[in-house]
Amino acid sequence: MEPTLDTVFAALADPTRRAILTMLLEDDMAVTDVAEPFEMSLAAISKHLAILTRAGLISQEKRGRVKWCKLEPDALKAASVWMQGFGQFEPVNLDAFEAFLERELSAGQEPRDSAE
Amino acid sequence: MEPTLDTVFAALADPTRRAILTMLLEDDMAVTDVAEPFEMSLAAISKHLAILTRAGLISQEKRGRVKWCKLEPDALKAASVWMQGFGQFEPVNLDAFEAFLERELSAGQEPRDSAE
DNA sequence: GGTTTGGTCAACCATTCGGTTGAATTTGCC
DNA sequence: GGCAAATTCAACCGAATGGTTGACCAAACC
Repeated sequence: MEPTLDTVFAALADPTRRAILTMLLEDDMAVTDVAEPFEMSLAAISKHLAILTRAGLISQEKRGRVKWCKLEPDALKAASVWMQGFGQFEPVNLDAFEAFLERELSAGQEPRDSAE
Repeated sequence: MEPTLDTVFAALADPTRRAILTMLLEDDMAVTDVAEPFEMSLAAISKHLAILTRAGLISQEKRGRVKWCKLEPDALKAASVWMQGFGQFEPVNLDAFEAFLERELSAGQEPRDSAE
């Protein structure tokens, strides 16, 4: 499964997963440390991390026997742009911003899928 | 159930529901007309509309025997703000975007002192 | 009044989700 | 080598999802 609007929004729909993302905002963390503040099993957290990984919202890298989790905020871009299409509440000019994003993406890394 | 990040993101996680929201971007629509382009039963669409309503993303008003659906983009605000808390993490992209904005602004109006 | 139209309700079904537990696997430590 | 730590795997469970169909209800039409 790849990062799409479906997988990203679904990943964000769970409070545990949003809390994990917020924790990773501060720094990269090992799986065990991610699990520590939650009152659920390590296996459950491991599953949540897998879902976040499939959505592209985090990446996991194993060093030694420890697997480090890193926030990947770029995965929020497509979803954020999609949402901004609905609101006048955004101060930023959407058309200009989208044009900017397109230029930036086509010049940059791998093409991100538009998921629809 | 009230509009929360949980209900909003969960509602957005389904492609049918996102398509419905996009349709409502153009104009208010009756339930039957919303259902028309989809290859699923009216009852299924009715359920999707209930989920969107509980998330606060649309409102429904019955006039005569027709129930009208109206987009409520304000419901996206909290979710959008939450997401943008993560987007600010890209120093490179942010710099590029600010440069872009400055160019955009200086083309349209008097350049302001120090964008801060 | 009878029938169509617009929409929901209720029951059902298969699949997915979020969680558990216990066993397995890999890596680091003595 | 042997044990402990870090993580995942596999099987299971109950609840929620997304869909169906058929009955139902309310408003409109002839």
